Amino acid sequence: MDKTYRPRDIEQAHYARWEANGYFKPGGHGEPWCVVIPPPNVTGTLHMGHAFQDTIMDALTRYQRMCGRNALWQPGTDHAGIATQMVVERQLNAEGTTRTALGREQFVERVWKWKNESGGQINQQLRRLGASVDWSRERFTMDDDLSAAVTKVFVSLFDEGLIYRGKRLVNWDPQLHTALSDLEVLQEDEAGHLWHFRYPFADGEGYLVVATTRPETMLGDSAVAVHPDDERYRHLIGRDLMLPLVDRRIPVIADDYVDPEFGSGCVKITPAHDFNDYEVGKRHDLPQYNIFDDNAAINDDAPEVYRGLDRYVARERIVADLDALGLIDKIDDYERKVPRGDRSGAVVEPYLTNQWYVKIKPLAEPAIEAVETGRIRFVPDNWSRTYFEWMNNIQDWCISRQLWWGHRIPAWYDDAGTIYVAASEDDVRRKYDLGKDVALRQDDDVLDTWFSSALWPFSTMGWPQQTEALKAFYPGNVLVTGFDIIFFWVARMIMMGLKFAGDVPFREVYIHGLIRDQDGQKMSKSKGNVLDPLDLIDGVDLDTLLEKRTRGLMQDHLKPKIEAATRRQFPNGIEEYGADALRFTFAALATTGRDIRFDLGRIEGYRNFCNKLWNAARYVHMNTEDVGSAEPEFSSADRWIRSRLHHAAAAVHEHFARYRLDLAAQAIYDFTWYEFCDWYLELSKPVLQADDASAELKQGARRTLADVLEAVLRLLHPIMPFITEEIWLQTRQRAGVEGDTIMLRPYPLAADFAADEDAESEIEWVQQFILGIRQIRGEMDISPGKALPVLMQGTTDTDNALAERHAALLQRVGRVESVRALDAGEEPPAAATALLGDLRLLVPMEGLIDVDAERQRLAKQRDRVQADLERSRAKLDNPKFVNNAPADVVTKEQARITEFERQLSRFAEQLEKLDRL
RNA sequence: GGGCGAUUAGCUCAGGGGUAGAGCGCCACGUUGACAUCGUGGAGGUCGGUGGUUCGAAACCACCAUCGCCCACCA
Repeated sequence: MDKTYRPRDIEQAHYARWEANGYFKPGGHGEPWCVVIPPPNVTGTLHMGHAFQDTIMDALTRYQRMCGRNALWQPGTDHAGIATQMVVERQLNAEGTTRTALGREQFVERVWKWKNESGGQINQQLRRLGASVDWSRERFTMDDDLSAAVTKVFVSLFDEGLIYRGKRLVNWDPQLHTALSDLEVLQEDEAGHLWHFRYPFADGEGYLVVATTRPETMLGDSAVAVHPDDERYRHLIGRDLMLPLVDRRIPVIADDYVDPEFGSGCVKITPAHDFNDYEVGKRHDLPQYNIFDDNAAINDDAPEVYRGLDRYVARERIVADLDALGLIDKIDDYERKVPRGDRSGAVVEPYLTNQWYVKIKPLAEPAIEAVETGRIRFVPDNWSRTYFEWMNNIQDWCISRQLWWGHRIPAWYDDAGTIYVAASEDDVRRKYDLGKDVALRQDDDVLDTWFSSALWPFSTMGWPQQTEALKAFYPGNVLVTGFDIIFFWVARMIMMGLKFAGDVPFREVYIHGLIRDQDGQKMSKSKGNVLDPLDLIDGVDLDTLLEKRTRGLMQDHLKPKIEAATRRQFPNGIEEYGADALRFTFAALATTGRDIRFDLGRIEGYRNFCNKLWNAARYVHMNTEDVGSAEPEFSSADRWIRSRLHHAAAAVHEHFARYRLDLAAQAIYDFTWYEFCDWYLELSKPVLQADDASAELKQGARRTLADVLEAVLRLLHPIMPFITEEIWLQTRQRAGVEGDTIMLRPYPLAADFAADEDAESEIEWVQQFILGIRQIRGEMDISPGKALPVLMQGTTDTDNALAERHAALLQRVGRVESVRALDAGEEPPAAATALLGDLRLLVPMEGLIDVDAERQRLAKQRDRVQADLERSRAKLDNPKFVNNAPADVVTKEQARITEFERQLSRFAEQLEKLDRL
């Protein structure tokens, strides 16, 4: 092995071999285990959120696979209707043509071409991350069989009356010219105005003042509403107003919806352009005046002067015209929610159109019950409340989109507009018994992308065919996703799964946090704080990073700021950390239910951990080259590290079971660094490097080194697949294990390594001894190379036995020259002191040690113990404590007092001795 | 308006009714044949505030403060 760990030398080759050998496929044995990837947009590239999520899924999958499960991680991509159509349309525009010029058929062909040539970049990036998805099962939401599943679900919901078509107000994106579901609309606070207009009464006497944030919609007003109990206006209910500029008579109506406290207490009602007004209009049977066209410009039903004007141009004109008529009461500044499309960013318009809807309540009810009864469990549990909150107030789902890229709705119309729904035109004719003479036209709309995503857990398994995969891997065990997607996807999968696949789609939903930057900011292009996971793996120089962060910025003026911030944070670009360090960082940060600040300090620390492991392996290899034929004899240290590994493995299994990858990572890290490297490797040296150690003991140490290293690699593999594979391949013979890859080796069980209380307490004694001496050395500024003589005062038989048995360890690891117990009656010399229970370790001074410094050091330690003692005494002096606390707590407290008192008297003796010098 | 969460060392975060933890950073020392991407030692916190429950609260409860997120139709 090279002296230094270099991730780029090892990662890609191992992945290629794993993939070529089919190691990612379910092994076919053991209980099935399955997780489906949340299919990334086919247009997408890997961002930090993906990398985080995929690391979690990969760690879980590798863990389950090594635990002997028939494990499947199902990959694939989403056709992402709007996003993909936008990408290709942009290309067409750059070529000087348009989607409409091309026509539907050619455009769709063009998108397929783009998909086949440029789509799915993210799959290559997933490989760099080490994702052990079964590529042979890769699916795309518009594959033939998945599309067939979509059609089948649509037809069957329609036949059951759960899908209907209706003319209603929808969220209309006037830029993309499509309807959007409620979830795809983001409400943002934006500064605006509240205009107060005077609407004169039709009989010419007086006026009412109405307040609005959208003056242009007044062209579509069909009433003014007041609260029925509002004394100011009660007597005016039923009278008519004359709508200015339009000259339409509109009534004053009474409705509870009006808040008398707000504005003037009079609300203009525009049923065709506001969701509330739409409801009010229905209640009062008001006419709906649509004043917009598809672009949200004024249409031809409005007064001529405004026709063709964009909504905002019209707004200005209308305000000016009302002003000229003296009909403006006042204009206040006002902050209002502005609805914007999540893809286009355009202000969404409530707009009357024909759309397809899913009647959702009948589907929601069983889905709510599935979580209530625990058939599906959220991890952490509090997300179930968010889920219930939404599901209990769920609205019918608008599933039609006026796009060309997607699953075309399987509905046909005859010339009379009758709707026929079946899988194909032929099916329609058969099903509805229509002759060849009946002309049929297919609906132009496609389905919301999330409609097909909702079927993902079973459509990828071959549904509606009852495939082996469906039987084995549905329901999946867990879904791993972010909270932002609970409504979009999780809820809908649960509804569709229960309806069509006969069971919940997964048993548990692991919700992870959002990756933010080091300051807690969301990562976004416009903020210029985006980190590319690939840059963390491979490293990137400053110029490239600057270029990436400023290329294609929507707002050019942000560029200098982003550049400056980037230069400040990454003066030398980003170092190469490797996929394993990145993955370990994600795992270590994967605390549930909390956003995560991505801190470069962490990834650097974990890259160093890789290096530590690498070098520990080098040491092990160096010492296990010639494996002799001797029977191994295991020393206390050997048995100690095995026992520690027993506990570590048990802890890791517990943490995985609770999805606490952070704790699992921490447990392995601690064991590897602080027990295996810091202690065991050091404790093995005196044996392996001593001429007088027996061949059997040496063999015991060699075997232990190899066994423990090999097990650590397996423990670590789900989180760090590459480095563990690399080292493991070079370790396997030394550890006497078979296999072509660590991936398919069993995960270590606690039972594989014996717990050994005796060895643990023995080695703990050795550790305390050495730590005591190190502390003296460190604080007394004694050179680390100087071997110290140590005298023991107040030894028990055990102490004497341990000191003798482990003399070599104490000498070598503790840099101790000699260890000797004081004889009975022997006067201890002036010395620096460390306490080891009852035992005192004395390091004679003889010019080594500064008396005053030692006095101060001991006094400090004494004061600490004194403080502890006083706290304990106060407790025990309190009869309530003694009477009420559990007996073992009281006993423990008493024991502590005894111990503190003993230590204090030791300190006192030593200090007194120093004083006499 | 409804819901959820956070507040612990300089920074990023674990923990959890009985002794306050890690990484990074900081200080000192160090080329001991795995590792300076390292080793050894050290400094550093009245666990946001106030009340309550309890023998005992940083932890449980209530309220408050600050910050954040999600949902919702006040024109």
